[in-house]
Amino acid sequence: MDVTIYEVARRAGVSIATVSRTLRGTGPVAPKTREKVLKAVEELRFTPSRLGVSLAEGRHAANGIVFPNLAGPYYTEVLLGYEEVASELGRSVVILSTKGRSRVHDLVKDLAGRVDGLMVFGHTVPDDLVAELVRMRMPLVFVSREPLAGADTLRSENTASARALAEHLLGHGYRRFAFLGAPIATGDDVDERWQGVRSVLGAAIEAVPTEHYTVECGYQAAKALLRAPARPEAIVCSDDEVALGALLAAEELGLAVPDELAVTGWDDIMAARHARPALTTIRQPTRELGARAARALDELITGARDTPKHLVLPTELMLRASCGHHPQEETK
Amino acid sequence: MDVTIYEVARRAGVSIATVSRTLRGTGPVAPKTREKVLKAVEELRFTPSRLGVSLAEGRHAANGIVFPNLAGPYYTEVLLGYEEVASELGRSVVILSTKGRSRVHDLVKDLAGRVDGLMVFGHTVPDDLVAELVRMRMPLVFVSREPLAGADTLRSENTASARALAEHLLGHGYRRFAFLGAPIATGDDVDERWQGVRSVLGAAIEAVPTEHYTVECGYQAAKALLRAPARPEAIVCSDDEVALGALLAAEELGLAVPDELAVTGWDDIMAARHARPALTTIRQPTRELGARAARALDELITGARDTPKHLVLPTELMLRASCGHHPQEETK
DNA sequence: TGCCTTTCTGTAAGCGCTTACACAGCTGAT
DNA sequence: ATCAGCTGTGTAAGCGCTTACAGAAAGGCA
Repeated sequence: MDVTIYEVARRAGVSIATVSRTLRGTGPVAPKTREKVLKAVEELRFTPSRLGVSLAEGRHAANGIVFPNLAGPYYTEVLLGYEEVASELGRSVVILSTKGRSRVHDLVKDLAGRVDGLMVFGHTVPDDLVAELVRMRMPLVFVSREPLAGADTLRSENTASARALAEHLLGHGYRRFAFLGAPIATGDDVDERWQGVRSVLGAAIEAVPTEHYTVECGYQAAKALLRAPARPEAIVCSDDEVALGALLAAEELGLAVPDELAVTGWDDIMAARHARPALTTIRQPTRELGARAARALDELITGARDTPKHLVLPTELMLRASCGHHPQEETK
Repeated sequence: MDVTIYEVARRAGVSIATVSRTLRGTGPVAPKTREKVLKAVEELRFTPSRLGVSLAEGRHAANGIVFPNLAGPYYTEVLLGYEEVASELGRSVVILSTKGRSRVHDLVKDLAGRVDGLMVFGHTVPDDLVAELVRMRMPLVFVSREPLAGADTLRSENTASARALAEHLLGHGYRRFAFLGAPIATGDDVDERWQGVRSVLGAAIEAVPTEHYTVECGYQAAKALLRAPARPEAIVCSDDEVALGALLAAEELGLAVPDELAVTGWDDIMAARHARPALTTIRQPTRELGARAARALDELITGARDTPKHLVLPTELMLRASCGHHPQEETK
């Protein structure tokens, strides 16, 4: 990044305006002039400085994304869809993980200064900052969070699928349930799942919180739970990682799944399919969440739309072995 | 991003230079002046434009990362370590996935224009572009690739661990092997693994290529392989995803692992631990690869170092159930 | 009191581009 | 022959900061 538009202009014997016009295809340029310019560009290996372009255009051509943590497969998948579409739309993606960070406020503000729009997971950004971003009219899309004013929200359907799952488990004959990985923030995905499940099972299901939604936390909590006198017959987990932890705990305690205990997850991450018994879970359209977020953001940035949109995507119940025996085992 | 340093200066009754000095802490500012400025900053909610700062400073305070695909857990983990350290060092991270992209050349060049340094996985970037980046003195760190001039390289140890793995399998008594997911590019990680394994097993191991390193490809290739008349006793896979595919194939064909067939992977991704039988594999220090890459890049960017460094990190053999029975089963 | 330092602040020159505006030279219609 | 209307090009004003340099004010010391 050394050669500037001035050197190209000098070499081609034209003004910098002409060079710019030639390269961007704006305004008329005589064929001969164009050639001279392109030749000079070629010879000098000129690439316009992104900084100069952005400053002059007043836009970054970049999107930001804020997630709590990339460790789980869920966020990765969403990011994947997001990056793909953003890139198609000519935008770079700048990432920010808030996990274990102090100064989240500053980090997010810095990020906001580098991009034209921001996608944010759930409640990773403090509310006052969200308000500030909304106030400064930063285009915003939230994924996995309840609707709020001044920004798009995007989530996958939770309540209905939770109910379907609960009913399926009732069909297996279970009567004593636990919900492992109880909701931490109201309004987020897990909260909705819990509400949905409870609306069907009522007092038959008990909420068991875990500190994080991780394998380790699921394992510890499940071990404690399964050792208790009246252990549940089925454990509905807030996500697959917690469920995988529960499977490990059951295995360690010598409990056969699904014969002595049913376990279900949520998200359908890769390991869910490969665990044995394979994990019954609810598949979220993760990649599509990311892709849609990128498109929504684009609409907001370009001004194609200026009223917030709130979208809910459908999910799919993946019946596998961990919740009980089915007429014909499906190993998807 | 509306209010500029000029408005702050006017409101505080000082010049923009003083505002800048106050905010950056460069140069002396009288206590009273400082207060006036800070007050104005507060009232106007001023945040310096990243673009302006970068242009004036001549640096982006951002790092790029180029990966083929974020789908697998391996890249995610590396990215995680990278982002964490980059962020600590005050740099944002701009990502670029090359999977399924035409115009990789342009995308990478655009990325290069947005950052102060670049981390690149393996052979994701065409050689001529690499040469060009080296020529323009862009700080560069390659991960999982053989050393090359003008850039840092960072990889985890492959050959020795491959040999250790091969010897362990010989110890189990296996004599007929296949290497599933044969190397595509010479010089990358998988190539080294193959070389290492073969150096021990010689003609007893056969290379079986797959189109990609994915579960699906591993599954298909393994199915074909295991149906053949003289099927191998042990399948060494180029990575865990291929190995998981092989496990599925074995399951489908009714072959018991490890009694009738041993399978091993590489990387120790999350699903490896949760598969049943759990997958014997070689753990790479993925997160550390990312973290070190970020630090190395920082040295190159700041000029703390200007000679390339080539580092190899040690790996760990994770013995689990899929390669055969061990005295005391370890479920790590 | 006079002069030299220090301390503080302002001016202005970039950083590398885009683009509104002005202008020159042509073409073709009147 | 005249002039409106193009086309093609250059000039210069930003875009929002940082910082070298210069100048003013104030304090210290002989």
